Amino acid sequence: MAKLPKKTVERISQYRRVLAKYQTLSEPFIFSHDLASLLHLNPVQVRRDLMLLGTSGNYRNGYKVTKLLQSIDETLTIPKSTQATIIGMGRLGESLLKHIGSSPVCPVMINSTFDINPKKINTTIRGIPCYDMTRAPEIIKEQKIKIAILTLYTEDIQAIIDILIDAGIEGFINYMAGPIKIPKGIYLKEYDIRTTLEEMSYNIHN
Amino acid sequence: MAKLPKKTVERISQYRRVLAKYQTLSEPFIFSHDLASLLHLNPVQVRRDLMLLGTSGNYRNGYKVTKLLQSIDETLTIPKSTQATIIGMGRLGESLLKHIGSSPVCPVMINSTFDINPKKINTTIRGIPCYDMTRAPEIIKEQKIKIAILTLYTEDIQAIIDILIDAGIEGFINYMAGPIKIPKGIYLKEYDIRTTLEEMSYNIHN
DNA sequence: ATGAACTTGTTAATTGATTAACAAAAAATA
DNA sequence: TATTTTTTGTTAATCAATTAACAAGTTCAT
Ligand SMILES: NC(=O)c1ccc[n+]([C@@H]2O[C@H](COP(=O)([O-])OP(=O)(O)OC[C@H]3O[C@@H](n4cnc5c(N)ncnc54)[C@H](O)[C@@H]3O)[C@@H](O)[C@H]2O)c1
Ligand SMILES: NC(=O)c1ccc[n+]([C@@H]2O[C@H](COP(=O)([O-])OP(=O)(O)OC[C@H]3O[C@@H](n4cnc5c(N)ncnc54)[C@H](O)[C@@H]3O)[C@@H](O)[C@H]2O)c1
Repeated sequence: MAKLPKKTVERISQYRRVLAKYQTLSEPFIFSHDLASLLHLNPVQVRRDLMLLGTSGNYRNGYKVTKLLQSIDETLTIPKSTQATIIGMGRLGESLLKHIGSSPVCPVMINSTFDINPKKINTTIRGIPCYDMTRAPEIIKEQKIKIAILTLYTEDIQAIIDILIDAGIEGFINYMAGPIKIPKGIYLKEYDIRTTLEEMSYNIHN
Repeated sequence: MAKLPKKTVERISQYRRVLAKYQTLSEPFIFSHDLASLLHLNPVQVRRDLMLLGTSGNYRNGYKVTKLLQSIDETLTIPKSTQATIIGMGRLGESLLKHIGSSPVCPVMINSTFDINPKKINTTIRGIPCYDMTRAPEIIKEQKIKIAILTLYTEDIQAIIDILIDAGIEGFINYMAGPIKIPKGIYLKEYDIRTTLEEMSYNIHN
């Protein structure tokens, strides 16, 4: 299938989670406007996304939830689960791990985490072990891990990034404060709540 | 000044943090392409944003950092610090609080947090107290808090949201999993790392 | 059976964001 | 002094995302 627009992919991920919950209500069908209102979107946008997804609904009942979920699964889970890891199992890393683990279905799997703190190393959370950071290159190669979530606190992040890329990481989700350098071809998403706060503050006052 | 585009406001917030760091290197000037590369942006985009901001640079040296920072401050800090609070001081709430507190300058202030767990209530982090959740309406009104960051874990979020809006909250930053209902006129930003993970996974494989 | 009331699916129009293009300024160099 | 280099500032062009418009299918009520 043709490559989906960035924003459509983003929303499709949200549709899946909402639908998974909706399904437990044993509602077999959903209308575009219901799905839209659950996610504060425009119903037209929902229908357009689903059209791009290549799935279709029913003139009277809307979209069949199981069919929709299956369609999303096929699109987002290619060819099968992507492997990801968390670097830095402090408060944030631990919270993220539990949160991600709460997904009913997940196209991204986390089977290992890393830290340098001896108190964290060799512990497990939800059955997922925390390894010594020195073992990261070895384990990333072995398990073909592609995404690294950066939740550590350190001054010397650049050296770590280079090692991770060398081991096979193709994408970073960065929560650390400082700007980082990433070569072309490596994906990067940065998230900082301070930007969200300042943006909202601006909106409230303007 | 005319209302800035959403994306421009977002980037301006990032410029500020990068510039604040850059300033400590005692570099008095910065070129648009340097600022751009620190944030993985296009230099034209940076210049356009700064033009919209109403500030100007120098044909030979680029932009004066102190002047730029002042200009950003004037735009984002209107009329003065917005008050925000964190609801739920678990792992995530605590991590966010410390992270936000690490900002050198901040147009959004957090002076109180809330929880229902007696072990959290009446503790302080970085001098910021955690109050009993039952006191939220009173304190939100008193301190004119406008933004609530939702980092709690509960089944019954809707009732809490309604109480918070009633107390004067105008914007929510929601980290909780389930979909929430928000009346028109109230700002909402939802963030879920699972969407970022799935989006990145899709990009890596397509 | 006819029309009203819903819905989906799709194209067209609009709006918003990014990037290209280039004039103008300033300094460095030949 | 003329030319090259480098950078800002701005408009125009392009690209991406959203929304409007509406045909077409389905059921229900009359
Ligand atoms: N972007 C955001 O919105 C946001 C929000 C909260 C926190 N943060 C940032 O996330 C980071 C973590 O926050 P936290 O509250 O979990 O901090 P924390 O101190 O609780 O955890 C940091 C962890 O990183 C580990 N660590 C340090 N150096 C390491 C290394 N070289 N390799 C592997 N692990 C290493 C530490 O042992 C610790 O366990 C901080 O940089 C913080 O500023 C960002
Ligand atoms: N969106 C994301 O990317 C993301 C990432 C990590 C965690 N989360 C979510 O954030 C939430 C918190 O995660 P955590 O790891 O900090 O969990 P946690 O269990 O450590 O903390 C939850 C806190 O909320 C408090 N709480 C519960 N009910 C409350 C109420 N009615 N009022 C006030 N406080 C209340 C608890 O006492 C506890 O301190 C969870 O819902 C989790 O799924 C989201």
